[in-house]
Amino acid sequence: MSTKERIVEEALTLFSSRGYQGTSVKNIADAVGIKDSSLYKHFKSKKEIFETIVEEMARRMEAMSHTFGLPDDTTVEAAAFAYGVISVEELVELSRKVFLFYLQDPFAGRFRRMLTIEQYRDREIAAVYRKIYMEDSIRYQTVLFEEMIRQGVFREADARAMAINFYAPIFFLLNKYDSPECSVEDGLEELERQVREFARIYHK
Amino acid sequence: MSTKERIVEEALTLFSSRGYQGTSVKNIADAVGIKDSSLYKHFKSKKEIFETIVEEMARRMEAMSHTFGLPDDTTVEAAAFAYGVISVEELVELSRKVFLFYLQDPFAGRFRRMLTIEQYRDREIAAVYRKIYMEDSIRYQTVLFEEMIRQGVFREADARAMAINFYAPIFFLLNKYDSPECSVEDGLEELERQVREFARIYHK
DNA sequence: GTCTATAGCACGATAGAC
DNA sequence: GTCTATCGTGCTATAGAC
Repeated sequence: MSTKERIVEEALTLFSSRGYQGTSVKNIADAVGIKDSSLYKHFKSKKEIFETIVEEMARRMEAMSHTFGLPDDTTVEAAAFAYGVISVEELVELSRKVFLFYLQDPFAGRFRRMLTIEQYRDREIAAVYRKIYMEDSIRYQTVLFEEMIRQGVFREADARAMAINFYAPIFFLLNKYDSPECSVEDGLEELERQVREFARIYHK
Repeated sequence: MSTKERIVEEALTLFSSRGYQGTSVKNIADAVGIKDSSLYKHFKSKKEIFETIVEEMARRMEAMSHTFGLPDDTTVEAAAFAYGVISVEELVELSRKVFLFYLQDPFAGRFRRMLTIEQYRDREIAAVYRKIYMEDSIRYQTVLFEEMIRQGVFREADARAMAINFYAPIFFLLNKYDSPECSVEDGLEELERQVREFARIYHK
């Protein structure tokens, strides 16, 4: 890993626990194992490191959506129709994937914490936070459930309300089991219970 | 309002948007309209201001739980039984109260933002955050729904799963409509839709 | 209980040697 | 691309006049 990559890596770790303002350039340099002045050969300012992290996450999100087979903004409808019939088991698996990705993925987990911390000091950051963890998620799940209703897996219902009923517990448990004090296994167990209750409620 | 109270007030505003580390003692003093050195006649350190805010919130939470008729830790079961039969309309009203309190109450709204920002830098803060917005809420709602099932308002179901299905959307919408960019009315409307869908699902 | 002044330190960032 | 040295600033906190 290049020094530049290591700076981004260590900066993300520090930003995600102590915040942007709570992290000094020297903290980052110490973590990397170089002097703070050397860091300025790779980035022209502290802010540029932050911006690089946001860009890096955007790149990884796009890559991940391909791996998951998740649709991006423009093809969301097409992708839902490409699923074929989605079983309850596949829904459980999807919720696990989303939960573990946002909680534990080495980059995504820290990135989510960082945005959670920084959202109130900057409107642009708040917009990115809401887009990723709220609007995009709900929009995607809404299309998914519209398709599952069409397929006859679920009975007729308000797909957007369903999406919130499906995703809100994931979001809630994500925030609850975010602490090192909580075991991820407990979180996964509670998540699965909620998804099965959800499926039971809407099953045709 | 005394100078000491005004310091707490302005500090909370700043901590809740820029974070503890992002707020200097001078920022607080400027907002109050005194010199930073004068502030040390009221508090011996910046940290003491933070701690005073946390104590003040604990006091207000207790007062508010009496106003709402919400039970505290020790009398949670007794209080649920004191409700009498709870209608769906009363449930809608309860969700509105909780939502608006945590979102808009002049103190509670800023306090929640502050804890959201500061939760990852300190385990003790994280524990307070989880207790208030997760554990206590879910525990209280679980007892509430156990009682509503007993009363025959809702059909037999896992009361804890119900509590999460009721509260997670409140928590999600709270975080979504936290931004000045979003209208509170839209949030309340979306909340009511979710609560009515919830009631429809579990209604006997 | 407010002020001025300042101690003592950490901050982000730059200059220049190697 | 790393280092040492340093600039100018802002930080928490204290001392002491009024």
